[in-house]
Amino acid sequence: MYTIKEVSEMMDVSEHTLRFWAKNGFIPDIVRDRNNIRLFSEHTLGWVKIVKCLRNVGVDLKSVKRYIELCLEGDSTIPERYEIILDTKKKALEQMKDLKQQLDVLDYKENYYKNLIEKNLKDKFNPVNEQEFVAQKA
Amino acid sequence: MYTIKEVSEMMDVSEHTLRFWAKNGFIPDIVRDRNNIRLFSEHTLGWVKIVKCLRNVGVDLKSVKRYIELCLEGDSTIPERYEIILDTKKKALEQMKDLKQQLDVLDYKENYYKNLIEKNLKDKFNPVNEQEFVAQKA
DNA sequence: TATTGACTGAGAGTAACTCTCAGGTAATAA
DNA sequence: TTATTACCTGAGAGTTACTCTCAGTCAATA
Repeated sequence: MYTIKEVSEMMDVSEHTLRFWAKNGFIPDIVRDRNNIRLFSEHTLGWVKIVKCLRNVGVDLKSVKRYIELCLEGDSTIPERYEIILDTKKKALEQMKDLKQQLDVLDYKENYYKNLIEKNLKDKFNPVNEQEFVAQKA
Repeated sequence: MYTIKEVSEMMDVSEHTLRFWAKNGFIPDIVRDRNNIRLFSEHTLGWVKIVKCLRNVGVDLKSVKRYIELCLEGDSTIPERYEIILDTKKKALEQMKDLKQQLDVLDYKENYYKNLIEKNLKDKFNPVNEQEFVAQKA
């Protein structure tokens, strides 16, 4: 059994967020000790993991709640849960594509600046080249 | 020259967001026509592109502003801008890694549910197997 | 002339945290 | 035994970056 602090460190989710999720029903089955302190079991960590996963790929809390509730409802909801996972995976793959595009933009900028910096250095060591070092704004 | 609507469609950024960015200095050099309507040039689109890129990889607006202001300040800020781009790229690569991990979680769930569903179908067609179809909650 | 459609700024609303506060308990230190 | 430290609690205010609503302007089409 883990304290909220341990879970926070293990899962890289802030204690505030864990309490927020717990309070709002995103992490079922949390037991408390005699001092009313939350104790997270391995099973509970499974809930944290899936909530974190869904949130990280941009699923909103309302939809996360829906998924959690389906899980609690029992086996009859397995096909619907399966569909949700497939949908979420699709969205995650789109995000991956988007992220790759943004990385291309960043790569372009990196090279653009790198060339300017190298050119500037060369001009300093080779003053025979009288071209001015003029770069565009961005 | 493009209207805000055209830019919104081309760049996949809402008109509201474009106005918000423009109003707060994230998109310099927007000119207006005699009716005070914003006109985006190709050059202006470059600003939109980099702001979108930085935001998409999670750079907060304050830091985006810093970058834009460095661009406007002139060539002397090129080394600092280069560093910002490198930092941002690093963050983007971390996000990529994270996204891949979440995709692993989703793949695991997908398989878990798929097996349960297939097993259930098989049991229906092959009632000699009397094992109950019992799945875990999540 | 009227109505359609895009545009404007100001400002309220939203999601999902994120942080602050005031206070409780339990264990260790003096 | 007191006090300090460290962690816990719920309630609720604050934050970011949009996102949406509103009331109103303007130009072109019916």
